Amino acid sequence: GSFPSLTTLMALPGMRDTQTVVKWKFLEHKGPVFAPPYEPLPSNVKFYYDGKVMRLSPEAEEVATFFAKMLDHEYTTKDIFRKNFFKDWRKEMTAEEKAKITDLKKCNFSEMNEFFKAQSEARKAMTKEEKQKIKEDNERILQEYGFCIMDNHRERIANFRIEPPGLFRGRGDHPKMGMLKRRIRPEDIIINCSKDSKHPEPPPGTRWKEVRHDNKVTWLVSWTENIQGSIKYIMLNPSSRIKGEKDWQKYETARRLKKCVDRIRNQYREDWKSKEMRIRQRAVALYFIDKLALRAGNEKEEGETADTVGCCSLRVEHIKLYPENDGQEYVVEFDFLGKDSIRYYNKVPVEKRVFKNLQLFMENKEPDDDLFDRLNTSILNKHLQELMDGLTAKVFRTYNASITLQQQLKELTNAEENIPAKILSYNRANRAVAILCNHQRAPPKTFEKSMQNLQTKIDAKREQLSDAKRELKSAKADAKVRKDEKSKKSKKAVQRIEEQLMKLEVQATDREENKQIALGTSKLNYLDPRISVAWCKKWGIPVEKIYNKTQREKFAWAIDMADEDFEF
DNA sequence: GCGTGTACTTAGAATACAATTC
DNA sequence: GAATTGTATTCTAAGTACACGC
Repeated sequence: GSFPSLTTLMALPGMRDTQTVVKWKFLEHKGPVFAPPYEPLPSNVKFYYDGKVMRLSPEAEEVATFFAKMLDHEYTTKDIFRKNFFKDWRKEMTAEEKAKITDLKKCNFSEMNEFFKAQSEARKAMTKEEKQKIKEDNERILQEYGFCIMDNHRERIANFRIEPPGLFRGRGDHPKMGMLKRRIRPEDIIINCSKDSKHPEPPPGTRWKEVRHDNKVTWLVSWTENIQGSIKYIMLNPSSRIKGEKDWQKYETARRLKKCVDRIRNQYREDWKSKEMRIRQRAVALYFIDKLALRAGNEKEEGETADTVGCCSLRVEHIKLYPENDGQEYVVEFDFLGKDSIRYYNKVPVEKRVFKNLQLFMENKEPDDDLFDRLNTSILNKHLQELMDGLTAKVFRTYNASITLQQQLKELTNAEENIPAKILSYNRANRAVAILCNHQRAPPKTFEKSMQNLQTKIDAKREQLSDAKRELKSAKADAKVRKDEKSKKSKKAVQRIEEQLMKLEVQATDREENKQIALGTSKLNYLDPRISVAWCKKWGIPVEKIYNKTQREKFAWAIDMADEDFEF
């Protein structure tokens, strides 16, 4: 195919991308789809305060329903969530409501909660025709609002629906959890499109906040969210040219790092000896980023978000030093909350020089002092930029993830094995990367049960196999001299069942090993898809076994591009 | 350098949908 | 054909990175 080429629009490696490069020449779209307006509850669904029925104003009622819908969620038991919710809810109340409703504990939302549960049951119980109608409506909205024209191509938009109002669900110990996320109106919306396009119309009787024509950015719509005051964007789907080229560029940068990573490693090892503290800190931090695939660790505003860290923002309290541990020398124990408040726990032996440096960095410091007090991401990235054009801290994550997949695939793939076994090897290679990048998930609620079900199936299959073998034996005995049809057939059956059993066993292993590991994130964001495509071609595995439809669309450029001897 | 604002990528959970089982 | 289970998709929060003004 023709996808993609380095167009004149594309940034060259290392070229500053923001505010520098023209991203498109023509952009036309229909604007966002707004959240449906609030529908007041039927009058038989009651809210009780202090045991007595109370009728709420529509504004207060809407916010109450947000809480009522979440009653079964752990969030609603958390003090901070309740406190933030109640404070914001009161802002929406009338003076009378405010005077009366002074204690969240006295609020009874259970009828509301029941109502929404019943509603979702009713939705499930709809007839085929009703479901079909909804599907068609959605399809029409998708066709109208879900696509834009960018430079002669009709491209899929990722999130063309505006986020509906609700209660903010921060991850981890978020100080703002439970706050009211307000409804977004046309007056909040900035539209970005080209001057010579047909501009999207705001809903009747409303206006946009602004219509601008900035072709140095890729977004179509933006608004400012009220919880953190940050900007939200509507952008294109990962299958679009603009995202695909950027993705490709990302992996090309990582491949350039491959060429000079030895030099960089030698450099930072030298820097461990520097007489300048800032250089030693920089060198030890970079070592962690490289060896452990830690994130850069930007500073964050205290009290605005959950307390999480990355490499540069590590504090003394996040590591422990063991001169000797379980027979290993110079062990560092990491224990901190990273992005999304996912815990990072790891015990790693390090070089003596690193260990000594860490001792030095921690000297005379309090637990909540910065480990690298002379370093931040901006200093680190400036240094990296000097080592390689376009190099930043996150490139190491991409590089180490991709190179690990390639190595692991080489190591684990066994030419003799069948396709399911090879796919298990692929998943194991993928898993090695997910572990490196600390991509965890909560074990699925039904995990134990689903393992049990699988085991039951395996047992049944084993039973079936021994039956089939017995059958084969007796068929052979019957056959006397020449092999007859019956024994041939029995043999086939045994083979078929053996294969099925093997497939089930492989599936069980895979699932067990995956209990707390999330493979999707690395597959989607860190692994050069050309490695996987090449592997599929080399071993005759259909690419559909590795990538589902959406993933194949996102990685169309790689599926097009890579042949079986692609090397990352 | 330092604080602030913007644009974009990366992340796990929630939900919708499809496949399978009973 | 209803219920259950597994997978794909959607959602939106939470990161990284860098420009800009001082």
